[in-house]
Formats: sequence, C-alpha cells, structure tokens
Amino acid sequence: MRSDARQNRKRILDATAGLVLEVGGEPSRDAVAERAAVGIGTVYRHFPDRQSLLHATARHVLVRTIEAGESIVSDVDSADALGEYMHAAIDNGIGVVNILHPLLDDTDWPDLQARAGSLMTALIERNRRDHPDRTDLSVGDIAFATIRFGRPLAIGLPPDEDRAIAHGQLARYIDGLHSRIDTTTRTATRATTRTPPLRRPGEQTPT
Amino acid sequence: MRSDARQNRKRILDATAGLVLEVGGEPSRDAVAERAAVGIGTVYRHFPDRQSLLHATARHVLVRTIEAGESIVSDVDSADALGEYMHAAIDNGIGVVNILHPLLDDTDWPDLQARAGSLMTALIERNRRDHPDRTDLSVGDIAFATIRFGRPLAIGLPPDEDRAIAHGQLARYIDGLHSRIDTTTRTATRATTRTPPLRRPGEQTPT
DNA sequence: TCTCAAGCGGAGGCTTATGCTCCGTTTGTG
DNA sequence: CACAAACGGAGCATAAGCCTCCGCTTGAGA
Repeated sequence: MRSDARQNRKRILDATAGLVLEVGGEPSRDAVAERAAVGIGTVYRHFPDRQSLLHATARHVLVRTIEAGESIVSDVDSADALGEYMHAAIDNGIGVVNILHPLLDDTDWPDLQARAGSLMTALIERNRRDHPDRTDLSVGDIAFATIRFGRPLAIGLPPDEDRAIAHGQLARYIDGLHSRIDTTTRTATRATTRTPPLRRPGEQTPT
Repeated sequence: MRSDARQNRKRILDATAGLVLEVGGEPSRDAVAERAAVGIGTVYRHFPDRQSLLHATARHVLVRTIEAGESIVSDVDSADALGEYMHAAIDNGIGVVNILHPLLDDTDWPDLQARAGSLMTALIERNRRDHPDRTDLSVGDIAFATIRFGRPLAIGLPPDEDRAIAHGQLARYIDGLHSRIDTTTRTATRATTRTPPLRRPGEQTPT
C-alpha cells in the first residue's frame, strides 16, 4: 500500500468518526469525502460499500480505546485506573462505536471482544485493589457508562464544550459508583416506585 | 376542534416524540403518519410545515415534564424531590427536547422558560432543605443531566431496557452529586491531567 | 334522525439528497 | 525516469421525502 493511500485511509476513518459524533447517524459518503478533504472516488476505492466504511471506523475507534485502556491498566502508579479509563474512552471517541452499533454485525471482531473483555476484567480487578471497600462493580456499569458519556450531549454544541460537560458528568457518575454501597437500597426503592413510561396506547408499527 | 381531531393531534405528537427518541433526528412526515396510524394528509393539516410539527412536539414534552416537576416539588412528603424530578423527566421523554433543540428557535416559549426556571430554582432550594450538607448544585447539573440520561443509550435497544439502564445510571449520578463535596478536589485534578481530545490534524470543513 | 361542516386518507407528481461509476490526471517508488 | 498505483470529481441513476388535492367519512348541533 502506497504511503499516501494509507494516510488517506486514516483521514477517511477520522472524518467518519467525527461526523458520526457531531452530526449523528450514518454520514453520507459525500460528506465524509468533503470532511476528509479527499475525492469521493477515493472513499469508494477504500471502502466499496457503506458497511465496510462503518465497520472499519468502529474498529478504528475501538482499537484506539482498548489500547489506551491497556496502557492505563498497566500503569502501576495510577490510583484510579478505572476512572481514568472511562475518561480516556470518551476522549477516544468510544461513542462512535455505540452510535454505529445497530448497523454492524454482532459477530464481527471476536478478537477485539476478547481483548475488551480482558481489559474490563482487569479494570474491575484493579479497582477492587484501589478501592477495597466496593467490590460490586459490573462490566455493564463501565461499558454502558462509557457509551452514555461518550455521545455528544447536544448536536450543535461546540465539541470542546460538549466534551467538558461529559467529563464533568462522568466524574459525578464515578463518584456515585464509589458511594454505591451506601445508597443501593434507596435507589432500588426508587426504581420500583417510579412512574410508568411514556408510550401511546394502541398503535404499533407492524411493518 | 372536533374530538377526533384533537385525538389525532395528540397521536401525531406522541408518534413524533417516539420516533425522535428511538430513531433519532428529524423523522420524515410519512414515518410520523404511519406510526401515528393516520393519513399523511392529517399530519399536514395539523402541522403545515416541519417546523411547526417539531415545535409542537418539543413543547408537548416540555409541558408534560414541567407539570410533573411542579407536582413533585409541591409534594411535601418527598424526601428527594430533585432526584424524583430527574427520573420523571426521563420518563416524560425530555430527551426529545434536546434532540430537537438545534432545529428550534431559541426565542420560542418565553413562558415555558420562565416556568422551567422557577421549577429548577425551587428544586435546588428544596434540595438544600432535604440535604443541608450540599449546597452547590447548579441548574446545569440538573438540566444537562436530564438531557444526558433522557436520550436513548443505543438506537436498537428495546426501549424498556434502555430506560431501565438510564434510570440506573441516573441514580449513580445523583449519588455522585450527593457525595460531591468530598471529591471535588480529586475530580478537578483529573480534569486538568486528562489526555487531549480526538481530532485530526489538518483539515477543517471550510465552506 | 338528519345534515353538513369539519375532518380524514392516501395516490401520485415533484424535488432533493445520496449512491456510485468511470476515466483522464497526478504521484509515490523501484 | 517509467509506470502502476492512487487520485478527483462530473454526472447519471435511484431512492427518499415533500406536499397537494379531492372524494369519502364522521362528530355533533338542530
């Protein structure tokens, strides 16, 4: 692969990730090309169909995030590896993977799934060491949180501001995880007393 | 207004809100009509242009949410009005307002803005009474959180499951707010040490 | 019960956005 | 220096969504 081709490939992936985060949903290939500052033909040459582009973008982000996580886990000096990982996941654009998720095939990447699994386990294990008083964290607590906080709060907010809010809120969430044991009872009670969901009475969309 | 017309209007608004939440972005009028189980003509008769439909939908949700909040604030028995409000806001579909926000005119609804303002103030005031040890909550802490947790976590997840996760995460966040004073220093430190944002080096989208 | 204005449904033509191909031009690399 | 590899983007094809129009249905006042 020629060097300029490799570079363009990366530009396209970054552009796609950016668009997914900032505009939401599936970006058009024309928009990707424009943002990546390459021709449309180049996008099509690298990624012949929509699926392959989205797939590669998600993988790109996922790998980047996992690598960041692995380096954090292995840093013995970190006092709160779990929290650091979650913040890093946001900064690496993990939200993209989630937004794209429904468009991807679940059986993709058995390799990455395994790596992500080990990473999560290690983070939880590590957290148990850093904070011996709370031992009930689940993988879902972590994974879903990175997804939630990794998405833009509002389309249209300046990305920097948006990210700042996300980090602030994530910090609160992590605090909450840490105080979890004290409050489990109360929040569980809330969950059952809550008002019913919104949903119109009759109609389904039957296809 | 004839009774069937009023009913249809409501079906259309609920359908729009549901689509915005579950599919994201601006739903097509055809899709709204199908989901509401009315003819396309009916949608156009009630809402002659896109703006008026989205506008009415957002207002619909907003009013519903504010009313829920007002009733919670005035309930003297509630031990945690603020938390209850935030959970209620999710259940009332507050996420819709946020998703639609960039499409709306900021100067709309001075009336509702005032009401929402009073509500927030009352909630914060009330929280200060319920939890005298923490007095530093801001309107942003509340508003942004309802927005964040009110959006679907993942397009494609069953709505019920999605909502359950949201409530669980929100509960953690609220716990975090409550433990805020203890941890402010630590999290503030994190904020400055964090790794830089993702963003490709060169290209802007000029135009 | 009857009447009819108010309201409904949805076929179908128009417009716009996006998908994708194709080929002449440019460029990295041996 | 030669040339395979890679690029750009005009332009046609297709799909998605917009909106009108008019004949049919129905709620509600007399």
